[in-house]
Amino acid sequence: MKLTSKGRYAVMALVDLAKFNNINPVSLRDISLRQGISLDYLEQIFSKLRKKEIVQSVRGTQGGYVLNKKMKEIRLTNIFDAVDEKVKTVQCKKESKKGCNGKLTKCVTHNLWDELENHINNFFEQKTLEDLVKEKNEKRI
Amino acid sequence: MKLTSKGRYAVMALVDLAKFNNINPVSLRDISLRQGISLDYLEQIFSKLRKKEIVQSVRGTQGGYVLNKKMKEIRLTNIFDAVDEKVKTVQCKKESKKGCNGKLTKCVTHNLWDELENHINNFFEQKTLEDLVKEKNEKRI
DNA sequence: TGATACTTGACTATTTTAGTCAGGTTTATA
DNA sequence: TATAAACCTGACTAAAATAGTCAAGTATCA
Repeated sequence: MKLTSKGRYAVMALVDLAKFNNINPVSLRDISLRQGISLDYLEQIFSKLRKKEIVQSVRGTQGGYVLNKKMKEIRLTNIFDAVDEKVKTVQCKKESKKGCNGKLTKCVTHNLWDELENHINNFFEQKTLEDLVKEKNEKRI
Repeated sequence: MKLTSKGRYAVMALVDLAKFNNINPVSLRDISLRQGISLDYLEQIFSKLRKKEIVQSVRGTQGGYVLNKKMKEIRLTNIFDAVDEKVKTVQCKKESKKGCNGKLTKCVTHNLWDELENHINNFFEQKTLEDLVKEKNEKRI
């Protein structure tokens, strides 16, 4: 079980963006250099973040990206959702009427995975971008 | 982020084993049939469970596997650990002295992933095989 | 009008996963 | 003691997912 780097990068990039967001838009090039994430990959990620209205783009010279919401309104859930980072614990949900994979006996542990998903999603739901930026400042100063 | 089927199967198989553990050892063949998991794959999994002393094998005709501990002493942590199902959220832990990937700036979200890991591992630490078997009986009867 | 930066979509190498397969060894029991 | 059931091990592989790269734009500011 692991987090994909798309999800990790998205969070890293947004924390970076939030930190340098004060005056001008932040270019992906800068984020790429600071965070060590490929520019091309960042572009993919920000395209998705823009579609979900988490960030706004500013074109042209001196352009870049700006947060589209207040930091405390951006939850990890929103970020992960935007980049398709999902918590998947079980593969048998689609056939919900028949039970798991058509057999009722397969569901022995079904509730467990549900519980686990909720547990993790709770965590994501509670954390906002603000929490992350704050924490960083506290620790580094 | 998803759970691998090795981890899921290990838990499913152990719940099955716990249920039928009363008198005789349970053969992998039976578990395979009941849970719809390939026999060959089960053998791989049980080999690991045995090495970690979660189960004991009984050879020969009428042989099979037996739990090697009390149900309430088998935690999900133990099971996942045995089959190498790990919660990995971050890739930058090995170079702990230098920070993540050699750059301190990469750690922007490091604490977050640590927290998440702890959150998930807590869940695994609390749940025992007994909880799962109990829950199942309650729901089905 | 040129440089900068966003935008999009197709493509691909690598890695991981989820098994399969082959060839054992051990042991109970008929 | 022969044999079948069951464990045991390691190598192999197909398929899927991931983590990007690459190419060819378009928009906008200075």
